[in-house]
Amino acid sequence: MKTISLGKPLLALDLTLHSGQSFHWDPEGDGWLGAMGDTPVYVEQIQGELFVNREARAAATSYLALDHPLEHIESTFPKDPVTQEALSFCRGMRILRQPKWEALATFITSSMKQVAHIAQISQTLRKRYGRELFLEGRTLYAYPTPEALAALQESDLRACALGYRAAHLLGAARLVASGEVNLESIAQMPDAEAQQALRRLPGVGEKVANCALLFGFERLRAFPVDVWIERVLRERYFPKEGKVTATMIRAFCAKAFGPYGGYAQQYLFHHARLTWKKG
DNA sequence: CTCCAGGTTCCGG
DNA sequence: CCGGAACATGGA
Repeated sequence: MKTISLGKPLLALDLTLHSGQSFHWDPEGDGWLGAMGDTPVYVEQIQGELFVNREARAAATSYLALDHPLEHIESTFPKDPVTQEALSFCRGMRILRQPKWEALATFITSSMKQVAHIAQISQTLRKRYGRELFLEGRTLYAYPTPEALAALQESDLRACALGYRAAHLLGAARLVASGEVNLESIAQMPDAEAQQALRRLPGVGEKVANCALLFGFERLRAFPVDVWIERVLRERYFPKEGKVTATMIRAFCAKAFGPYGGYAQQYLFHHARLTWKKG
């Protein structure tokens, strides 16, 4: 594989590609093979130096968010022991800049699913309905467009093991494909307004909307609260006794984690998911 | 076998 | 605003 160097950015590549943001990266040689939007990419990191196939330079710089001032971002995290523990575990992890529809759609399919199964759904959808991409004899697949999915029947998607999520994904695809919901317009809105606009789509509640905003719309303050984050918050940030409501959690997260709350959230999520011990 | 997973939606208090 | 139930599927 012929590659070019992208220098030595602060980046934990392997961690970043397997932190539950994207779900389609396959091991290949010393690196990874996958699609960044419509660009087929091989990416590897050797002793801190980042390499990609030549045609992927621009796509990789954007997708890996090498323009995020990561050292500064990590310095804005709160100094409490829980966040700092997650930081030392995940240092160098970046929030990927994924295509808007891809981020939104993959998280519509994520509800009540383990990461491994979200990956399986993503791969099936890509192979059956995504555009073929070629890289040195390998075939990769882009995430299917809203138009491609909008043309299907719910039964087609159920056949991809989406279960009840099939109707959600199909409904969302049709609203986006028809132009009734315009993701580029949403990208121009302030955070709160953008969240409300996304929640007009079926299968998009507060959590999925925040995932889409964080991973696809460059809203680095968006703070998705899933079962893992809620577990950490309840165990480590709130007193054991007493009720903790969703409203309280929302208010706390908006205040406590700063302008890059979404980054802190992703570090907390990944750390919790990989180190949590029962009991 | 049971339990749970990067939730959303709908319905009564 | 809050809690509960239904919703599919597969890995642990």
